[in-house]
Amino acid sequence: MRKITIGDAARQSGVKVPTIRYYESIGLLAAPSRSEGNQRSYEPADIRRLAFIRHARELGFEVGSIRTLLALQDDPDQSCASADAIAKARLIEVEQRIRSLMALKAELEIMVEGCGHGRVDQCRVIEVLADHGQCMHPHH
Amino acid sequence: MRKITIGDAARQSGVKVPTIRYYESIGLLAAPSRSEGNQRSYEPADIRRLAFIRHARELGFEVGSIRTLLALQDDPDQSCASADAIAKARLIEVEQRIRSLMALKAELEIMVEGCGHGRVDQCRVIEVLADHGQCMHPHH
DNA sequence: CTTGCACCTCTAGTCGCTAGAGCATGTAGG
DNA sequence: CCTACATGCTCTAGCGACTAGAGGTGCAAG
Repeated sequence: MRKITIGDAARQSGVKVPTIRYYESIGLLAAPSRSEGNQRSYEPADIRRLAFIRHARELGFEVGSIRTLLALQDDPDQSCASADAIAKARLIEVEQRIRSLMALKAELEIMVEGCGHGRVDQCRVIEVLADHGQCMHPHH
Repeated sequence: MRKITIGDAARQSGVKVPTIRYYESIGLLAAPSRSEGNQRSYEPADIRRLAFIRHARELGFEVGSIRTLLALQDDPDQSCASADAIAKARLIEVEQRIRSLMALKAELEIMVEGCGHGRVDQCRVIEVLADHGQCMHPHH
């Protein structure tokens, strides 16, 4: 019960084994203590930290931002203004990405609908790609 | 007028100079003829190909798919079934990505709204990240 | 005691570029 | 013709965030 191996840590946190080692190598996760046979031995706090990282990565935060968020978490007396700023910036990114993907979706739909399933020289997919003037959505 | 330099090709196609050389190196664009002084000299057809590539990249197609699409374009007698399949697959990807980004957006909004602008230990941003159980959107 | 999985380190590869070093070439003005 | 200076050339290395593989060690069950 005492010793959490890297495999258990992976199962409990949802972060893959090589990724855990990678996070250690870039200093996102502190190097844990080692067993007699040089195997990593994690504490419950490490698992929580890994879960935090994983969730943040799933939300699309980059490692630099996560580093800041973790530093804030480690010092709960601090103002959460930075955390708020990071989350807000990410929100704006996500909103922009959604908008651009919607435009893209519309363009792809036109392409797919316009495909007559015949020969390439009548195919709207190729045609739209070849001539951007035919693209009605000025997303780029 | 005859010789299009790589710089002109870049300006006309919207693909950056180093990127053009990169596309040549991976075989996406054929190596053009060279001037006396070993400088690349492009034809209008190359510019069209670069514009095609650029548009496809903007639509998020990966290089492997673009290779297939270009091969199809080069042989207009072929059935456009593959082009259709590639575009459809990309459309499904985009739709999934939009769905997941919408869930993500909702989660980020909760985080940002819940931030009391006080100390970190009351901040919902950090809290939600630390405990995925508090995340109401089962997007992952 | 042996089998076999989990763990270790280290290097290299992925994708689609981008940046930089250190040269050669092409062009416009004086 | 000479000089600047932009643009071109090749080559190597770096980015982010992992992922894969080689080649070796640790450990628990049968």
